[in-house]
Amino acid sequence: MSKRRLGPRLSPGEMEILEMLWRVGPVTLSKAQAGLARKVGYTTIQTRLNRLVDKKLVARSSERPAHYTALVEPEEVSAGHLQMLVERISGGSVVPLVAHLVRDWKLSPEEIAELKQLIADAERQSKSSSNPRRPS
Amino acid sequence: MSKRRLGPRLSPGEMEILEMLWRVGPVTLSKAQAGLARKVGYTTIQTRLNRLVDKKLVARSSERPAHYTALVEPEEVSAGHLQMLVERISGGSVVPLVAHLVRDWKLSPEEIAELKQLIADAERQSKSSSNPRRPS
DNA sequence: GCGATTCTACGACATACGTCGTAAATTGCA
DNA sequence: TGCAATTTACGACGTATGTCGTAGAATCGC
Repeated sequence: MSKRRLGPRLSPGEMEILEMLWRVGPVTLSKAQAGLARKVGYTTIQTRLNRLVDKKLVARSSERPAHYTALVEPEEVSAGHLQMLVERISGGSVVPLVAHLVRDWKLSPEEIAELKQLIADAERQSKSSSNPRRPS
Repeated sequence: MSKRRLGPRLSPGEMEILEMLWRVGPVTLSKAQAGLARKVGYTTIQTRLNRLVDKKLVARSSERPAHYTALVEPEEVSAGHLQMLVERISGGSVVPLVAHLVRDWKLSPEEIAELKQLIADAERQSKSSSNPRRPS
């Protein structure tokens, strides 16, 4: 259970901040400013972070130099994006999406071996367990 | 070659419109309004579509009932999203992402067969061709 | 204890966006 | 041709967002 439902999709600006928080972890304003790829004013990051706090997407600690922490997990957001991608690219099936991935990225022999293992596991799964698992 | 680079990432609102256009193809305002899942006023969709035209994300034909067409392809946008997902979930490798896909979605035996084929092809590719291919 | 440095709270602005209402321009008929 | 339905052009409004500047509160180092 758990995992709050994301109501509205996140905007590019919100993603920019959240990705930074996921990457560098809980941070103070100055660390946050430094963590952002782009340069923005100190109070800019302050305002944006506080607005995310208002939206409950980020938490702010009460310690003295306050620390900001993402309240949404990257997995949670990624799952939603993946869902959309599967529908858009694949029309519901994961195959076309995987096809894109293996065609557009170069894979090392190790990765190929891992992928084979993954598929094999999935196959075993689908045979034994009669219990499906999937979103949407 | 080709494929225009998307400067700023698309907002949820822009995605909503573009996804509709990708789904139903070139449309007039009334079709566009009908095509949207949500109900919004006729002039609302008009304004939003025209703003997308200003941004060169959508084209408007000059015929009488004007037709609006997406100027960005779903593949183009999806590729960008996939890129981000790979970095976020997988830290650069496609394997964790594929792992998510095969674990969270139920696969039919046919799909499993297709995936195996895909991997096999990728393997052959990597062996023969010394010419890698990949974004980023 | 006190000046310098760091944090914070706010408020201000411009631009972006979502939503429409009005009203004029076109078009499709009867 | 004349009227009704359809399309368009605009402009208006409220909220959201990105960017800061100021100034006061806290904290630190001496």
